[in-house]
Amino acid sequence: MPQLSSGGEEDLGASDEMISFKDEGDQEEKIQENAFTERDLADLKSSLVNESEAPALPEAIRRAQDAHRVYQEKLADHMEDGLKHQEEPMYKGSGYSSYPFLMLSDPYLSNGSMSTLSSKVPVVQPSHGVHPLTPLIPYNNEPFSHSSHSPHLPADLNQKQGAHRPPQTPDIPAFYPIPPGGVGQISPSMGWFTHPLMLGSGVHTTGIPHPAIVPHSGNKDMECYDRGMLYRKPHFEPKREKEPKKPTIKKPLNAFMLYMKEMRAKVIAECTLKESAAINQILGRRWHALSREEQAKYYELARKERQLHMQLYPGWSARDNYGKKKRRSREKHQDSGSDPGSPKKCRARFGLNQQTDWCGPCR
DNA sequence: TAACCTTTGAAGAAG
DNA sequence: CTTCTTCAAAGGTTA
Repeated sequence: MPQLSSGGEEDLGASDEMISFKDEGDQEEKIQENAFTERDLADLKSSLVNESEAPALPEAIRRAQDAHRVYQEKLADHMEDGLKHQEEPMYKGSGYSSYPFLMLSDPYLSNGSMSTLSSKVPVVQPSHGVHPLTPLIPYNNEPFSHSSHSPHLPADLNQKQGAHRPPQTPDIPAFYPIPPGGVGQISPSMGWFTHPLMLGSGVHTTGIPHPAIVPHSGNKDMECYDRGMLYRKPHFEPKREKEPKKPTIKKPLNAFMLYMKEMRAKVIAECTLKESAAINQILGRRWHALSREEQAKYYELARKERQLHMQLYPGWSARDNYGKKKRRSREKHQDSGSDPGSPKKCRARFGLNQQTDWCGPCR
Protein backbone atom coordinates (compact mmCIF):
# COMPACT_ATOMS: atom_id res chain seq x y z
CA MET A 1 0.00 0.00 0.00
CA PRO A 2 1.35 3.38 -0.86
CA GLN A 3 2.67 5.00 2.18
CA LEU A 4 1.67 8.43 1.24
CA SER A 5 -1.82 7.98 2.44
CA SER A 6 -0.85 6.98 5.90
CA GLY A 7 0.69 9.99 7.41
CA GLY A 8 3.07 7.62 9.09
CA GLU A 9 6.58 8.29 8.09
CA GLU A 10 9.45 5.97 8.27
CA ASP A 11 11.07 5.67 4.96
CA LEU A 12 9.62 8.43 3.00
CA GLY A 13 11.50 11.14 4.65
CA ALA A 14 14.99 9.83 4.96
CA SER A 15 15.97 13.39 5.37
CA ASP A 16 19.38 12.50 6.57
CA GLU A 17 20.12 11.31 3.13
CA MET A 18 18.83 14.39 1.48
CA ILE A 19 20.87 15.13 -1.54
CA SER A 20 20.59 18.03 -3.83
CA PHE A 21 21.24 17.55 -7.46
CA LYS A 22 22.54 20.44 -9.36
CA ASP A 23 22.27 19.02 -12.79
CA GLU A 24 18.63 18.87 -13.47
CA GLY A 25 19.19 20.96 -16.50
CA ASP A 26 21.80 18.62 -17.81
CA GLN A 27 19.41 15.87 -17.42
CA GLU A 28 16.98 17.58 -19.64
CA GLU A 29 19.59 17.95 -22.27
CA LYS A 30 20.44 14.33 -21.99
CA ILE A 31 16.91 13.37 -22.30
CA GLN A 32 16.65 15.51 -25.32
CA GLU A 33 19.67 13.90 -26.79
CA ASN A 34 17.96 10.63 -26.49
CA ALA A 35 14.84 12.07 -27.77
CA PHE A 36 12.75 10.68 -30.40
CA THR A 37 13.17 12.81 -33.44
CA GLU A 38 10.41 13.58 -35.77
CA ARG A 39 12.14 11.61 -38.38
CA ASP A 40 12.24 8.67 -36.08
CA LEU A 41 8.64 9.10 -35.47
CA ALA A 42 7.86 9.35 -39.10
CA ASP A 43 9.84 6.26 -39.84
CA LEU A 44 8.22 4.48 -37.04
CA LYS A 45 4.84 5.48 -38.20
CA SER A 46 5.47 4.52 -41.73
CA SER A 47 6.84 1.21 -40.70
CA LEU A 48 3.81 0.62 -38.64
CA VAL A 49 1.58 1.58 -41.46
CA ASN A 50 3.42 -0.64 -43.81
CA GLU A 51 3.23 -3.55 -41.52
CA SER A 52 -0.41 -3.15 -41.03
CA GLU A 53 -1.22 -2.20 -44.52
CA ALA A 54 -4.08 -4.48 -44.97
CA PRO A 55 -6.15 -3.31 -47.89
CA ALA A 56 -8.79 -2.16 -45.53
CA LEU A 57 -7.99 -0.93 -42.10
CA PRO A 58 -9.11 -3.57 -39.66
CA GLU A 59 -12.42 -2.82 -38.23
CA ALA A 60 -11.08 -2.86 -34.73
CA ILE A 61 -8.57 -0.19 -35.53
CA ARG A 62 -11.01 1.98 -37.33
CA ARG A 63 -13.33 1.81 -34.42
CA ALA A 64 -10.43 2.45 -32.17
CA GLN A 65 -9.71 5.62 -34.05
CA ASP A 66 -13.11 6.92 -33.27
CA ALA A 67 -12.88 5.89 -29.69
CA HIS A 68 -9.48 7.41 -29.44
CA ARG A 69 -10.67 10.70 -30.76
CA VAL A 70 -13.40 10.79 -28.19
CA TYR A 71 -10.93 9.87 -25.54
CA GLN A 72 -8.49 12.51 -26.62
CA GLU A 73 -11.13 15.14 -26.27
CA LYS A 74 -11.89 14.05 -22.77
CA LEU A 75 -8.25 13.75 -22.07
CA ALA A 76 -7.62 17.25 -23.26
CA ASP A 77 -10.04 18.62 -20.76
CA HIS A 78 -8.58 16.59 -18.00
CA MET A 79 -5.03 17.34 -18.88
CA GLU A 80 -5.53 21.05 -18.97
CA ASP A 81 -6.26 20.87 -15.32
CA GLY A 82 -3.75 18.20 -14.65
CA LEU A 83 -0.85 19.92 -16.22
CA LYS A 84 -1.48 23.04 -14.27
CA HIS A 85 -0.76 21.06 -11.19
CA GLN A 86 2.41 19.64 -12.51
CA GLU A 87 4.69 22.54 -12.35
CA GLU A 88 6.78 21.13 -9.63
CA PRO A 89 10.45 21.15 -10.39
CA MET A 90 10.67 17.45 -10.59
CA TYR A 91 8.40 17.36 -13.52
CA LYS A 92 9.87 20.34 -15.15
CA GLY A 93 12.56 19.42 -17.46
CA SER A 94 12.30 15.84 -16.66
CA GLY A 95 10.67 13.27 -18.70
CA TYR A 96 7.72 13.78 -16.50
CA SER A 97 7.36 17.36 -17.44
CA SER A 98 4.44 16.29 -19.43
CA TYR A 99 3.18 13.29 -21.10
CA PRO A 100 5.19 12.92 -24.21
CA PHE A 101 2.72 10.69 -25.84
CA LEU A 102 0.64 13.71 -26.28
CA MET A 103 3.05 14.97 -28.83
CA LEU A 104 3.00 12.00 -30.98
CA SER A 105 0.99 11.78 -34.04
CA ASP A 106 -1.92 9.65 -33.52
CA PRO A 107 -1.33 6.45 -35.32
CA TYR A 108 -4.98 5.88 -35.29
CA LEU A 109 -5.67 9.01 -37.21
CA SER A 110 -5.47 8.28 -40.82
CA ASN A 111 -3.76 11.52 -41.65
CA GLY A 112 -1.23 11.09 -38.93
CA SER A 113 -1.94 14.51 -37.60
CA MET A 114 -1.11 15.45 -34.08
CA SER A 115 -3.58 14.53 -31.52
CA THR A 116 -5.72 17.12 -29.97
CA LEU A 117 -3.34 17.83 -27.21
CA SER A 118 -0.18 17.87 -29.08
CA SER A 119 -0.04 21.56 -29.55
CA LYS A 120 -0.58 22.22 -25.92
CA VAL A 121 2.34 20.39 -24.54
CA PRO A 122 5.82 21.26 -25.60
CA VAL A 123 7.52 18.06 -25.03
CA VAL A 124 10.67 16.33 -25.90
CA GLN A 125 10.03 13.23 -27.76
CA PRO A 126 11.23 10.28 -25.85
CA SER A 127 13.16 7.52 -27.33
CA HIS A 128 11.49 4.75 -29.14
CA GLY A 129 8.93 2.93 -27.25
CA VAL A 130 9.02 5.15 -24.28
CA HIS A 131 6.54 4.90 -21.55
CA PRO A 132 4.52 8.05 -21.64
CA LEU A 133 4.11 7.99 -17.96
CA THR A 134 7.70 7.36 -17.38
CA PRO A 135 9.26 8.57 -20.51
CA LEU A 136 12.41 6.63 -20.13
CA ILE A 137 10.57 3.43 -20.21
CA PRO A 138 11.35 1.55 -23.30
CA TYR A 139 8.55 -0.65 -24.19
CA ASN A 140 8.65 -3.90 -25.70
CA ASN A 141 7.91 -3.11 -29.19
CA GLU A 142 5.47 -5.16 -30.94
CA PRO A 143 4.86 -3.72 -34.32
CA PHE A 144 1.45 -2.36 -34.61
CA SER A 145 1.01 -4.67 -37.49
CA HIS A 146 0.00 -7.38 -35.18
CA SER A 147 -3.10 -5.51 -34.55
CA SER A 148 -3.98 -5.94 -38.11
CA HIS A 149 -3.71 -9.58 -38.30
CA SER A 150 -4.28 -10.51 -34.78
CA PRO A 151 -7.21 -8.45 -33.80
CA HIS A 152 -8.58 -11.45 -32.18
CA LEU A 153 -8.05 -12.03 -28.60
CA PRO A 154 -5.44 -14.41 -27.50
CA ALA A 155 -7.38 -17.39 -26.51
CA ASP A 156 -6.60 -17.34 -22.85
CA LEU A 157 -7.09 -13.64 -22.53
CA ASN A 158 -10.30 -13.83 -24.32
CA GLN A 159 -11.65 -16.39 -22.06
CA LYS A 160 -10.34 -14.73 -19.04
CA GLN A 161 -11.38 -11.22 -19.60
CA GLY A 162 -14.16 -11.42 -22.02
CA ALA A 163 -16.26 -13.71 -19.98
CA HIS A 164 -17.51 -11.22 -17.52
CA ARG A 165 -17.20 -8.13 -19.60
CA PRO A 166 -20.25 -6.22 -20.59
CA PRO A 167 -20.87 -5.65 -24.23
CA GLN A 168 -18.84 -2.86 -25.62
CA THR A 169 -20.52 0.36 -26.27
CA PRO A 170 -20.55 1.64 -29.79
CA ASP A 171 -18.42 4.65 -29.15
CA ILE A 172 -15.85 2.87 -27.08
CA PRO A 173 -15.24 -0.11 -29.14
CA ALA A 174 -12.41 -2.45 -29.49
CA PHE A 175 -9.75 -0.08 -28.34
CA TYR A 176 -9.09 -1.92 -25.15
CA PRO A 177 -11.24 -4.07 -23.07
CA ILE A 178 -13.76 -1.67 -21.83
CA PRO A 179 -13.90 -1.37 -18.12
CA PRO A 180 -17.33 -1.34 -16.61
CA GLY A 181 -17.19 2.36 -16.12
CA GLY A 182 -16.09 3.10 -19.60
CA VAL A 183 -13.16 4.94 -20.98
CA GLY A 184 -13.99 8.14 -19.26
CA GLN A 185 -12.88 6.68 -16.01
CA ILE A 186 -9.44 5.97 -17.15
CA SER A 187 -6.95 8.36 -15.85
CA PRO A 188 -5.28 10.50 -18.44
CA SER A 189 -2.02 9.79 -16.82
CA MET A 190 -2.26 6.41 -18.35
CA GLY A 191 -0.89 7.89 -21.43
CA TRP A 192 0.34 4.73 -22.94
CA PHE A 193 -3.20 3.73 -23.13
CA THR A 194 -3.64 6.34 -25.74
CA HIS A 195 -0.58 5.63 -27.68
CA PRO A 196 0.17 2.30 -29.04
CA LEU A 197 2.66 3.83 -31.37
CA MET A 198 5.03 4.43 -28.55
CA LEU A 199 4.55 1.19 -26.90
CA GLY A 200 4.63 -1.59 -29.25
CA SER A 201 5.05 -3.72 -26.27
CA GLY A 202 2.29 -6.11 -26.39
CA VAL A 203 -0.85 -6.47 -28.21
CA HIS A 204 -3.88 -6.30 -26.20
CA THR A 205 -6.87 -8.43 -26.75
CA THR A 206 -8.11 -5.99 -29.27
CA GLY A 207 -4.93 -6.15 -31.17
CA ILE A 208 -3.80 -2.82 -29.87
CA PRO A 209 -0.34 -2.89 -28.40
CA HIS A 210 -0.19 -2.46 -24.71
CA PRO A 211 2.83 -2.02 -22.49
CA ALA A 212 1.66 -4.42 -19.91
CA ILE A 213 1.36 -7.18 -22.37
CA VAL A 214 4.37 -8.92 -23.63
CA PRO A 215 4.60 -12.11 -25.49
CA HIS A 216 5.36 -15.03 -23.35
CA SER A 217 8.91 -14.74 -22.27
CA GLY A 218 11.51 -17.39 -22.09
CA ASN A 219 11.89 -17.33 -25.78
CA LYS A 220 14.60 -15.24 -27.24
CA ASP A 221 12.64 -14.99 -30.40
CA MET A 222 10.57 -12.57 -28.55
CA GLU A 223 13.39 -10.38 -27.56
CA CYS A 224 12.51 -8.10 -30.38
CA TYR A 225 9.51 -7.15 -28.37
CA ASP A 226 11.47 -6.43 -25.35
CA ARG A 227 14.54 -4.54 -26.14
CA GLY A 228 14.68 -4.03 -29.82
CA MET A 229 12.59 -1.43 -31.39
CA LEU A 230 10.56 -2.11 -34.41
CA TYR A 231 12.09 -5.07 -35.93
CA ARG A 232 11.16 -8.59 -36.06
CA LYS A 233 13.34 -11.55 -36.36
CA PRO A 234 12.87 -13.12 -39.72
CA HIS A 235 11.82 -16.48 -38.49
CA PHE A 236 9.40 -15.11 -36.05
CA GLU A 237 6.34 -14.80 -38.20
CA PRO A 238 6.04 -18.40 -39.26
CA LYS A 239 6.51 -19.56 -35.73
CA ARG A 240 3.80 -17.28 -34.65
CA GLU A 241 1.33 -18.68 -37.06
CA LYS A 242 2.31 -22.08 -35.99
CA GLU A 243 1.85 -21.49 -32.33
CA PRO A 244 0.48 -18.16 -31.22
CA LYS A 245 2.33 -16.88 -28.24
CA LYS A 246 0.46 -16.33 -25.10
CA PRO A 247 1.07 -12.79 -24.13
CA THR A 248 2.07 -12.11 -20.61
CA ILE A 249 0.38 -9.33 -18.80
CA LYS A 250 3.02 -7.75 -16.68
CA LYS A 251 2.59 -6.32 -13.28
CA PRO A 252 2.00 -2.63 -13.15
CA LEU A 253 5.05 -0.76 -12.06
CA ASN A 254 5.23 0.44 -8.52
CA ALA A 255 6.38 3.86 -7.51
CA PHE A 256 10.00 2.96 -7.24
CA MET A 257 10.01 1.20 -10.55
CA LEU A 258 8.57 4.26 -12.16
CA TYR A 259 11.21 6.31 -10.50
CA MET A 260 13.91 3.99 -11.71
CA LYS A 261 12.60 4.19 -15.19
CA GLU A 262 12.85 7.87 -15.20
CA MET A 263 16.12 8.28 -13.43
CA ARG A 264 18.13 5.42 -14.73
CA ALA A 265 19.49 7.26 -17.70
CA LYS A 266 20.45 10.16 -15.55
CA VAL A 267 22.37 8.02 -13.14
CA ILE A 268 24.07 6.20 -15.93
CA ALA A 269 25.14 9.46 -17.44
CA GLU A 270 26.36 10.86 -14.18
CA CYS A 271 28.16 7.87 -12.95
CA THR A 272 29.20 6.32 -16.21
CA LEU A 273 27.93 3.11 -14.85
CA LYS A 274 26.11 0.56 -16.83
CA GLU A 275 25.58 -2.29 -14.52
CA SER A 276 22.02 -2.27 -13.47
CA ALA A 277 22.63 -3.70 -10.07
CA ALA A 278 24.89 -0.80 -9.20
CA ILE A 279 22.58 1.68 -10.82
CA ASN A 280 19.71 0.33 -8.83
CA GLN A 281 21.58 0.67 -5.61
CA ILE A 282 22.17 4.28 -6.37
CA LEU A 283 18.59 4.73 -7.35
CA GLY A 284 17.52 3.14 -4.13
CA ARG A 285 19.51 5.66 -2.18
CA ARG A 286 18.22 8.51 -4.19
CA TRP A 287 14.75 7.26 -3.75
CA HIS A 288 15.12 7.52 -0.03
CA ALA A 289 16.62 10.93 -0.46
CA LEU A 290 13.55 12.19 -2.22
CA SER A 291 11.21 14.38 -0.33
CA ARG A 292 7.82 13.09 0.58
CA GLU A 293 6.28 15.25 -2.05
CA GLU A 294 8.53 13.96 -4.72
CA GLN A 295 7.90 10.40 -3.77
CA ALA A 296 4.23 11.07 -3.53
CA LYS A 297 4.14 11.90 -7.20
CA TYR A 298 5.49 8.53 -8.05
CA TYR A 299 3.15 6.83 -5.67
CA GLU A 300 0.32 8.60 -7.34
CA LEU A 301 1.49 7.59 -10.75
CA ALA A 302 1.85 4.05 -9.59
CA ARG A 303 -1.58 4.13 -8.12
CA LYS A 304 -2.98 5.25 -11.44
CA GLU A 305 -1.03 2.59 -13.18
CA ARG A 306 -2.57 -0.02 -10.98
CA GLN A 307 -5.96 1.50 -11.40
CA LEU A 308 -5.83 1.36 -15.12
CA HIS A 309 -4.28 -2.03 -15.07
CA MET A 310 -7.18 -3.27 -13.03
CA GLN A 311 -9.60 -1.71 -15.41
CA LEU A 312 -7.93 -3.15 -18.42
CA TYR A 313 -7.38 -6.59 -17.00
CA PRO A 314 -10.03 -7.17 -14.39
CA GLY A 315 -9.31 -10.81 -14.08
CA TRP A 316 -5.59 -10.51 -13.95
CA SER A 317 -3.69 -11.40 -10.84
CA ALA A 318 -0.06 -10.98 -10.03
CA ARG A 319 -0.12 -14.62 -9.32
CA ASP A 320 -0.65 -15.26 -13.01
CA ASN A 321 3.00 -14.53 -13.54
CA TYR A 322 4.28 -16.57 -10.69
CA GLY A 323 6.67 -19.20 -11.78
CA LYS A 324 7.40 -17.58 -15.08
CA LYS A 325 10.79 -16.61 -13.89
CA LYS A 326 13.05 -19.35 -12.87
CA ARG A 327 14.81 -18.55 -9.70
CA ARG A 328 18.04 -19.95 -8.49
CA SER A 329 18.93 -17.51 -5.80
CA ARG A 330 16.29 -18.67 -3.43
CA GLU A 331 17.60 -22.16 -3.60
CA LYS A 332 21.02 -20.83 -2.90
CA HIS A 333 19.77 -19.04 0.15
CA GLN A 334 17.95 -22.08 1.33
CA ASP A 335 20.92 -24.24 0.77
CA SER A 336 23.01 -21.94 2.84
CA GLY A 337 21.10 -22.96 5.88
CA SER A 338 19.06 -20.19 7.34
CA ASP A 339 17.27 -18.24 4.72
CA PRO A 340 18.36 -14.66 4.98
CA GLY A 341 15.58 -13.62 2.68
CA SER A 342 16.06 -10.76 0.32
CA PRO A 343 19.29 -8.83 0.31
CA LYS A 344 17.41 -5.96 1.83
CA LYS A 345 16.18 -8.07 4.68
CA CYS A 346 19.54 -9.67 5.03
CA ARG A 347 21.23 -6.34 5.41
CA ALA A 348 18.59 -5.20 7.80
CA ARG A 349 19.10 -8.26 9.88
CA PHE A 350 22.81 -7.87 10.12
CA GLY A 351 22.84 -4.15 10.17
CA LEU A 352 24.86 -3.98 7.05
CA ASN A 353 25.21 -0.96 4.94
CA GLN A 354 25.91 -2.02 1.47
CA GLN A 355 26.39 1.41 0.08
CA THR A 356 29.87 2.11 1.14
CA ASP A 357 31.89 2.50 -1.98
CA TRP A 358 30.19 5.23 -3.82
CA CYS A 359 31.77 7.56 -6.14
CA GLY A 360 30.98 11.13 -5.28
CA PRO A 361 28.32 11.99 -7.79
CA CYS A 362 26.60 8.71 -7.29
CA ARG A 363 25.83 9.00 -3.66
C1' DT B 1 21.99 -18.87 -22.95
C1' DA B 2 19.60 -17.92 -19.00
C1' DA B 3 19.89 -16.70 -14.35
C1' DC B 4 21.97 -13.45 -11.24
C1' DC B 5 22.51 -9.03 -9.17
C1' DT B 6 20.27 -4.94 -7.01
C1' DT B 7 16.67 -1.77 -5.60
C1' DT B 8 11.45 -0.74 -3.57
C1' DG B 9 6.73 -1.67 -3.59
C1' DA B 10 2.52 -4.38 -4.43
C1' DA B 11 0.11 -8.48 -4.10
C1' DG B 12 -0.70 -13.05 -2.91
C1' DA B 13 0.18 -17.08 -0.01
C1' DA B 14 1.21 -19.09 4.21
C1' DG B 15 1.44 -19.39 9.15
C1' DC C 1 -2.57 -9.96 11.23
C1' DT C 2 2.12 -10.71 10.25
C1' DT C 3 5.65 -12.62 7.57
C1' DC C 4 7.46 -14.41 3.47
C1' DT C 5 7.76 -14.85 -1.54
C1' DT C 6 7.44 -13.37 -6.18
C1' DC C 7 7.51 -10.12 -9.75
C1' DA C 8 7.95 -5.70 -11.87
C1' DA C 9 12.80 -2.97 -14.97
C1' DA C 10 17.44 -3.07 -16.62
C1' DG C 11 21.73 -4.58 -18.50
C1' DG C 12 26.32 -6.11 -17.33
C1' DT C 13 28.09 -10.25 -15.23
C1' DT C 14 28.43 -15.06 -14.31
C1' DA C 15 27.70 -19.99 -14.37
